[in-house]
Amino acid sequence: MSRTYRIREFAELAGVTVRALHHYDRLGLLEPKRTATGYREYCAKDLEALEQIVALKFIGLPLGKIKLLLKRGTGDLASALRAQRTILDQKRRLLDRAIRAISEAETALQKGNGVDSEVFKHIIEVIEMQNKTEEWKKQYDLLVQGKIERLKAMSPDVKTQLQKEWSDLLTDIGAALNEDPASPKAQALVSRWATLMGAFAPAEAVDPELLKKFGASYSPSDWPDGAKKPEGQAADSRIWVFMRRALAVRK
Amino acid sequence: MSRTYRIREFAELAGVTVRALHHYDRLGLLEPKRTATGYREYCAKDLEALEQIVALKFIGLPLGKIKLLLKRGTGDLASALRAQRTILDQKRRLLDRAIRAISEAETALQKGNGVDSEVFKHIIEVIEMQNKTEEWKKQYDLLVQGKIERLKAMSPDVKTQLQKEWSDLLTDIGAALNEDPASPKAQALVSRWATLMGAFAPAEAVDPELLKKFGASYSPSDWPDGAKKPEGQAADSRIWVFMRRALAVRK
DNA sequence: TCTACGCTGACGCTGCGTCATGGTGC
DNA sequence: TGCACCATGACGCAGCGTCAGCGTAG
Repeated sequence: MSRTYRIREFAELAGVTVRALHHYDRLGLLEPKRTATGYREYCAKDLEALEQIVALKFIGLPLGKIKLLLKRGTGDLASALRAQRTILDQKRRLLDRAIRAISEAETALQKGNGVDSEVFKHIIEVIEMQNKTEEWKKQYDLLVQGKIERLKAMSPDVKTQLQKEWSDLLTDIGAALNEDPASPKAQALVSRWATLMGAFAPAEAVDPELLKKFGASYSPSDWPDGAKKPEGQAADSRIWVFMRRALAVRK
Repeated sequence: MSRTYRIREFAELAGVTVRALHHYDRLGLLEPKRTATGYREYCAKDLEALEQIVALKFIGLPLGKIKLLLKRGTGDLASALRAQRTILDQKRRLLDRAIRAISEAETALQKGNGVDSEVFKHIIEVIEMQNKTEEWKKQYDLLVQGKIERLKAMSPDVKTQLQKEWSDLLTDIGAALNEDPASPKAQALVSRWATLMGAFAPAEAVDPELLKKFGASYSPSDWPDGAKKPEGQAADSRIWVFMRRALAVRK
C-alpha cells in the first residue's frame, strides 16, 4: 500500500511532536507496528487515528477518555461531546470572571486611590460574586426552598417584623465590618443571623453544617419580600465575606 | 492583639484547604509563626496576605509570580495584570474555538451523515482555522511582508500571470486531496507551490525551514490581489492540511 | 487515656518537555 | 566510520488531593 513513516517524519506530517507520539504509544492510544529492531513504523491508518486523537484533544478531552472513545463504538461520542461542552462552558464563565476581575483591578490601580488593598478588594468582589451565583447556588436553593414557603404562609405582621429584623441585622453587620470575626460583637451578630435563619424552618431542619457552608453565601435580598441592602454594591460582598468568617470561627 | 488561629480554623476562615496552607507555607508564600511544638499559628495579618494570594490566584497567576509580587513593591503589579489579561484573552479565544468545534461536531452527529470521520473533520476545520488566525500569524506576516511589496512593484502582466498560476495550483491541489502526501503527484504540487512562493522574494530569503513551518498555514488569498479559492469553505482547510503534510514529507 | 487535630514526608494526577544513555541506518 | 535518527527510562512542572506514620492538645 502506501509508504510507511518513521516517527520523526510522521510527527511532522501530523503536526505533533515525537515525544507526544511516544506518549500516545505508551498510553496505548496509538500503537504503530515495529520493525525488527524496534523502530516504530507508522502508516496512513495511523494518521487517521492520530487525527481523531488530536481533534478530541483539541476540545479538551483527557487522553484516557479519548482512548475509551476510540476503542469503543461511537455511542458515547455524543454524550462525551455534551459533557465536554458543559465543562467548557463552565471554564469560560470562570475565565470571563477572572478577566473582569483584572479589569476592575486595573481601573482601581489607575485611579490610584488605595495603595493595594483596594485593588485586591475589587478582585475579591468578583470572586464572591461567583461563589454566590455559581458554586453554591443549586444546593443552597434546596435549603432556601422550604423557607420561602414558610415565609409565604406567615401572617403579614410577622413578615414585616422579620423584614425589619433582617434589615437591622444587615445594617449592624455593615457597621461591624472592621471587627475581628472572633470578637464577641461579631459572634453576637452570627447568633442573631442564625436565629433569623431558624425562623424560616423547623429547628431540626437547620443543620448547623449547612448553615456554615451555605448560610453566608447568599443574600436574603435574593428572597421574595427580602430585606433591602442597607448600602451600596460594595458593602454587599463584604458583608457576606465577614459573615462567612464569623461563621467559620463559631463552634 | 486579636486572637490567633490554628490551621484548621484559619482554613475555614479563609475558604481554602488545610493542604493549600501547607503548600503555601512550603513555597514560602505564607509562613505563619510556630508554637513551641511546631504548630502553625495564623493571625489577622496572615489573613490579609492569604486574601491577596487567593485574589491573584483567581486571576490565574502562578504561585511563583504571586510570591514575587507580594514580596516586592507594587510596581510590577500593573504590568503583571496586563500580562495576565493578555494570557486570559488568548485562553478565552481558544476556549471559544473548542466550544464551536464541539457544536459543529454535534450538528454533524445529529445529521447522522457520515459515520465518524465527518465529525472529526469538522473539529479539524476549527483547529486549522485557529492555526491560521492565531499561532503563526505574527511570524508569518513578517515573511509575507516583503512579498507583498514585491507584488505591488510588479508589472500588471506578471501579476495577472501569478494570480492565474496560484489559482490553477489551488484547483489542482483540490483535485488531489486524496493522494498520498508522499506520492510524486503530491510532491510535484509542492514544488510548484514553493516556486510560486519564491517568486515573491529573492531566493536567499526563502528559507526552506520557514517555508515548511509557515508556508501551508496561510492562504495566498489573504494577500491583496491574491488568488481566489477554487472551491467552498470546506475545501479551503483541507487544502492547507494536505500541503502541510506534503511539505513535511519533502526533503 | 481517648480523640480530634497537627506535623512532615511522599506518591498521584495531566501531558508532555527535556536530558541521559545506548543501539541503528546509511 | 561517522552522523543523524530511534528507543527506553527518568526527572520536572503546577497545585494541590490523599494517604501514611507519628506527635500533641485538652
